[in-house]
Amino acid sequence: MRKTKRERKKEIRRELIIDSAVEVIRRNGFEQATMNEIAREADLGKGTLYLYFRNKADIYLAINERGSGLLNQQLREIILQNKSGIEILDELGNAYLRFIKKNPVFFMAASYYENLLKNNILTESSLTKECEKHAKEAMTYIVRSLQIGIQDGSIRNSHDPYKLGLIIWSASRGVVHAAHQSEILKSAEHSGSEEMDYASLLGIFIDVLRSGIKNDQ
Amino acid sequence: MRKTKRERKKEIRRELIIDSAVEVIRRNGFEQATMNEIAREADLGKGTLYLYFRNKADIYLAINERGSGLLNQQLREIILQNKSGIEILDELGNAYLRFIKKNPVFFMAASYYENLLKNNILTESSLTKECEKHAKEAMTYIVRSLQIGIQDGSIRNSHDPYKLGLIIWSASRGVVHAAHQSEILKSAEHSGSEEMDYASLLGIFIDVLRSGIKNDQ
DNA sequence: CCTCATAAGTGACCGGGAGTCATTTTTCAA
DNA sequence: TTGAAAAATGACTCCCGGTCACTTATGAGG
Repeated sequence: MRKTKRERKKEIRRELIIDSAVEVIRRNGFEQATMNEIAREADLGKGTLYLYFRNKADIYLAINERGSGLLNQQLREIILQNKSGIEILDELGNAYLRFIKKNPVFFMAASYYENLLKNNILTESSLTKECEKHAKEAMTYIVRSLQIGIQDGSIRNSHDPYKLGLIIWSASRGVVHAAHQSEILKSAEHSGSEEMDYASLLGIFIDVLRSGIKNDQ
Repeated sequence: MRKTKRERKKEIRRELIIDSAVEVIRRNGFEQATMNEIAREADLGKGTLYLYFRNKADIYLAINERGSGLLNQQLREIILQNKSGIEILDELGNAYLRFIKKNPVFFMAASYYENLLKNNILTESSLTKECEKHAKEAMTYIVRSLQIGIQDGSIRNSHDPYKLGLIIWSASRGVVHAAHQSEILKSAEHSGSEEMDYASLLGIFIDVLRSGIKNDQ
């Protein structure tokens, strides 16, 4: 009994640190966040952070883990709806977009994770495994929607759903990145000349994708 | 006369520093590169680097500028060929892929630049302007190929070419990112079960894109 | 209610990297 | 040849991530 109480307290402290890190990043930006300030925000000594996380990277990974968990929750609901494959795919895309827009810090943490992955500088741990699991889960939902679409005839059966899923996932990420950027640029120079917002851009992309994979006869 | 000589020497030194930085990154990885080691590689004192660049970020930006310049050179040649719009688009994609594969350091520097852009932490300078110019130039080639395609009837005229260009550009980047990653993972665990290489993935993407935008009647 | 072993917490300290600047070395026009 | 300006330098500062010897809190057993 005592033991579980201890562990619950530990878990709460851990979450507190993650909360504080998110807050500091939100306030100062991702690159400007320091361990000292995260500790101060959490009302803890710097050394204490290292009782809960191996290093700074692990805190960021933990943020990503939390974020991707929340995102997957959203996606999970969509996949259960009784709709055609292509409609589900559409909604998945929009849910992703909404999530990113609402949680920029999670977006940054995800980019950070992807970057570590790309540069192959991630020490295996339960955290990295969890992050990988979540990423794969998200992929699963896309692949599932494609399979449903092939089944119900709304998506043409000309490519391996797994590969196609990976492509759609990564391409969407690219577009959302760009949309995010151009959103920033636009707000910076407030040139209302051309509407180049998130929704517009991703909307066109989904449109192209639709005609690219839909079954038309 | 004297003056131009000085300036030429300066220009050569500058290029030397960029060369050295590329070499150090290639050897040690992007994150592990230090100003000290770049200086040593260039046979210069550390302080000297700061006569040619304001800071480390500017060196990375200069690498990106060089890289995007080289890439644009490739793209420029393609756009001049007398082919259908959709064929040109296809070749642009493949040229990009080849370039990335051949010049991973330029790819890293480009990612770095994009990241700074995304996080809005770039101090305006001639360098950032040059980077932006190059990025826009690449975009131009894609847009041009789309316009040619709409003209010659190989691409359907249902979207604004500029928006569509931005989407294709960013989506391609996303796919290449992912392909790059999965390439790394594959080589790490050499599981030859599924071919998930660059060419395969981007090939499917281009295929989907083709059917998504091609004019079929 | 005390005792003390162990867990939790801490911040001074360390190594190392980015960026600075007082000083030295090089260049070249007069 | 010379000396003023330009170029080069590396010891130094500052700051950050991470460590560790020490302090404080906890709670089971007497």
